[in-house]
Amino acid sequence: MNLKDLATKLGLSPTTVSRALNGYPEVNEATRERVVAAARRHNYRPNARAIRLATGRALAVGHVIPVITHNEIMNPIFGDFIAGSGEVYARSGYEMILSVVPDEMEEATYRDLMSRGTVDGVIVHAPKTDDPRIKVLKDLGLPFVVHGRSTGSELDYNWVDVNNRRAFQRATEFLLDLGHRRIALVNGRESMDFAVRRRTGFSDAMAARGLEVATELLSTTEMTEINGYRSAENALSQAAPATAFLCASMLQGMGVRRAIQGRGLRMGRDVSVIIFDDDLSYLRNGEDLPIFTATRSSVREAGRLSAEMLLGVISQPGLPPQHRLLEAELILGQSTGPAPVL
Amino acid sequence: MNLKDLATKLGLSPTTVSRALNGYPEVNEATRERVVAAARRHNYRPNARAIRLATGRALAVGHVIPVITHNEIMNPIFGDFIAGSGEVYARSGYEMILSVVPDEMEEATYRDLMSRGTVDGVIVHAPKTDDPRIKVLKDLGLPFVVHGRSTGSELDYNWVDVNNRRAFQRATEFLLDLGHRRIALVNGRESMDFAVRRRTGFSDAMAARGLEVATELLSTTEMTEINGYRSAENALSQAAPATAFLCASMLQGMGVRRAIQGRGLRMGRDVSVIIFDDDLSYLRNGEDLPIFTATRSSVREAGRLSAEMLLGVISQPGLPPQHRLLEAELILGQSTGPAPVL
DNA sequence: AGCCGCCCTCAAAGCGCTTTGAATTACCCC
DNA sequence: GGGGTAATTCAAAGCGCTTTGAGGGCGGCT
Repeated sequence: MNLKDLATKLGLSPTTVSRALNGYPEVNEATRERVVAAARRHNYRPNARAIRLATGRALAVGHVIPVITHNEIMNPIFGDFIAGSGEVYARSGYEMILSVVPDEMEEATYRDLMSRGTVDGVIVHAPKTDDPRIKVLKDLGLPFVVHGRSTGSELDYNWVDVNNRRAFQRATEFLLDLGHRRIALVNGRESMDFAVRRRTGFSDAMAARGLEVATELLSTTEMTEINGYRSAENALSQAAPATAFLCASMLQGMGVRRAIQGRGLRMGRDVSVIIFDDDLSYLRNGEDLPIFTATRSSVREAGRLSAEMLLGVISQPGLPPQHRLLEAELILGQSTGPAPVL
Repeated sequence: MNLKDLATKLGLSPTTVSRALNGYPEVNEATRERVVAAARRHNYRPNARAIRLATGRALAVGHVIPVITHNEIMNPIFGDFIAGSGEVYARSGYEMILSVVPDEMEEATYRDLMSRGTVDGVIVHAPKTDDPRIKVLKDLGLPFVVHGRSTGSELDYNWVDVNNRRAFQRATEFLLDLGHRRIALVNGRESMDFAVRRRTGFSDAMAARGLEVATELLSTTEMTEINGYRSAENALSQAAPATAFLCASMLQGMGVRRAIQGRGLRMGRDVSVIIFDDDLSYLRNGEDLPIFTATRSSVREAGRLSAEMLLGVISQPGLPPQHRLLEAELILGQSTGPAPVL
């Protein structure tokens, strides 16, 4: 059942039927009702392929997921981000297209999506410092929103980001206020822009109190449980061991906790831990009571906001670059307490 | 730059250019080379929207992700599955379309994807016992592959699944051989079909040795770390506590480990743990040496196989239902040992 | 009455490709 | 040289929708 058939059945022209269904004003209300009723009765759905060709719009948005083929890391926040943005697309009649491509193919993928007319815009994930993708997309003229930011890019672009620097600064200050001086930072890989910002927040807070950052207490690795464990093992075995940890993710925090407990210490009393909590649906920080003290910002919400922003810039091409900086909330859990007195 | 422009530039008809680029035989080799060269030079990419309309194919595959709006659980295996299937689509020139929809909208989404011609087929995720989606898709005539199986559906359909029953049976036997008798099963929600199969494997192995399953040692919950912890706390505080655990996921296993260590017990000596390891990229079971003894099957590989199967049934509509049953390997880690002598 | 303007409807062109069926050319063999 | 065949190329008709520009009908105004 296509538009033509439906029009024939109704004794109307395809033009009128199309207009009636798409809410154009120049159609008699009585006619419109008749058309709508018939469309429902015959279970008519316009062919998306035809609409796309006729309108020249893809009605689709691309998410290009780089996969480092070598060690095949798939970012764990990805699922929740997708869930958030997916909601928005569903509401707006857009399709979400996922391209999983090896790192080095990403630029080519953008060109392809653009010139073949597969998408109307893209979301850029996991930006690096001075990320080359931004220039590529600008040059292509393909609307895009970056989830995160890219320090060093002199271009202005649309982004949605958490105030990572501030979050880690506040968390550090909180630990300092509790008397901690030996604070370990368990960071993500610093090729990721957000990791750099987090370290900056940490250093700034330390510097503001005239404290040195102890390099032996810093680690920047893939954000896994094991790496959290290892970093903590290292930091706890120093001559002057860490009394507090600042972790970039829940998983790392879990690894740190394991190391603490493995040494017969108690988290929240002997050693304090603060994590960054992306509020992932399958990695909840407790239920009623938070387990970890955390700076929290929902990545799902970030997905929603990014999608909304992207649809906005797609529909209004002239818009100046949009920015949305989210503040993480600092929530108190059971994993922090005053620094132990020596 | 579209086909017509390119044809004009070459002094050829669009027909010939199209055929030259698509590798049809009825075109002179010299001409083809000329066309291909010009296409490359002018950076020509055929418009995907037009191809789709002209061919009547969507060149896209749908993944419908049900999201229980209430507690918003997004399955953690999802990212890796997508990564696997995405690779295959990329190779084959297919798009992957993700629809994140509330549970109750799923059927409507299938109808929509089908009748609007948005996709050529779909992957069904997280099948439940006697899953209604299977009948819906059969009736619609939309090609599909189920990741998992649905007990109770009398229909035959395409699926890719792990032999969950066998995996848990083997794991249970392994524990029994080590002398364990009080074995706790930390399962996923039994509304999920795979969870039922896992329990069956467990019960069968127990029954084969004439052992009763202790209901106080069974739990079926969302597969999170916290739930693993709670289940273990419960199982360890019984009058006759569990000496071994069988966990449906890595996260649950981590929770169990925490409960064990929290009681001053040592995993692998005082209490044994076996997990089901989906081989997720950000939840690796150790690096060189596995931490947990595990039944392992890569969900990423399952994604690849499902995608390949789906593309197969799309291109050959007459095919009888395809099945692919993967065996999980039992890998030995540091988390299991002989049952402690009382 | 006549004319204008409004409301509604329609025919037809077009989106950029594929594909059918026909046309042209080249070639071969008797 | 003619007829047949094979090798190339092309014109044109879709695919199913949107959208432009035009047309028909009708009431209101002068």
